[in-house]
Amino acid sequence: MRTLVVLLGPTAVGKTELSLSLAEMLGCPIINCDSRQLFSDLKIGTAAPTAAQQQRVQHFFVSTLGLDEYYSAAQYEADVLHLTQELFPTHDTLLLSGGSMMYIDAVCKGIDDIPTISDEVRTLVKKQLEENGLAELVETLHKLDPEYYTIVDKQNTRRVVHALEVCYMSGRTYTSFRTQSQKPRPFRIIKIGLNRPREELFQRINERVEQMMHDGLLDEVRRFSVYRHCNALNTVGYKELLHVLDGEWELPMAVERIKKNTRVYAKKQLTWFRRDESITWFHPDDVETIKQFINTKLHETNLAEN
RNA sequence: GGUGUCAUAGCUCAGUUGGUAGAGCAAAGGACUGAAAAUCCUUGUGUCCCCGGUUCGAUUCCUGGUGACACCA
Repeated sequence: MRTLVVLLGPTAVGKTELSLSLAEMLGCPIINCDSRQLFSDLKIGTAAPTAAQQQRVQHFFVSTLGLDEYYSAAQYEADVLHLTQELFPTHDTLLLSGGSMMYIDAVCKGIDDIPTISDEVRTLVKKQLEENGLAELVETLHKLDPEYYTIVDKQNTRRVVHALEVCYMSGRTYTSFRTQSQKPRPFRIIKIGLNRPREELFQRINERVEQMMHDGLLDEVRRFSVYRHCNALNTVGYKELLHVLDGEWELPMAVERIKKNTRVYAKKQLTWFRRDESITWFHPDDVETIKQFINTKLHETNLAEN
């Protein structure tokens, strides 16, 4: 039976390293599931797999996007499903590895089909926001989609704006697109969660940030600072150092902020993963246990099939 | 050894004219459907250094002790 093994966990927990040895065991390539490693120019700050690592195991969706390219979880879902169709005939098992929560869910559960927003509508709502403020947008949403109005986080500009965009774009309510149903997949999914004691994880994060600075992260940011307004650079490690380049922050303070924001991000990931009961958790050092677990699962599946 | 200042949250400190206390940082919890490393929400009980005294009541005032720092010998 075709199986997708999903390796997930908070940032800096040790996914990349383990994914290599799991891929070698399974004899399959790695499908990257890190929304920022997709951008080709963010090598240091996103801890992307190195050339050597990519030579060891073939990777998909690493360094495939330009900094100014538009991308989304829905697009990722489509791209990955397409890729699995191509790969499954020659691989019974595939490995998806990364920590982007929504991307993982997009692949495993699917995302509702919501219309893509045109530049015109985007600009229109943006203008309304600037001129009338968030409260006004919330009121408009109250009229256009009363159902979503009752549950939306009214202080979260992004949510309000997007719901309105969908209403304008489609002439329908945003709610009407939210089926919230799980899409069936033509393969089985095994989720492996990686975690460490908090202290251990935070120490690894702090050390990794120091290493990134040593490897020239500031230079990387400087090189691509012309793309500062792109979503790609609204990323931990980049947004803080842009303040340094602008002379607003001292470097040591920015480095501390990067560490802190990375810790916060790791916590956010764990909060998201915590409610997913289909994840089986391991310490990244328990490589043999993890391999055994996967093999047992694969074996069980095959038995059930016969 | 003497004199002075200080001792309050994990850290830096504020404060209580005597009615058991609050900021920043750090930290913790949560939300999440086409920008998601994004965006947004919530959370502060701590022997107020220790023993005793004054007081209805002491973290606050007083005696003594301990520790830190500064200055003088």
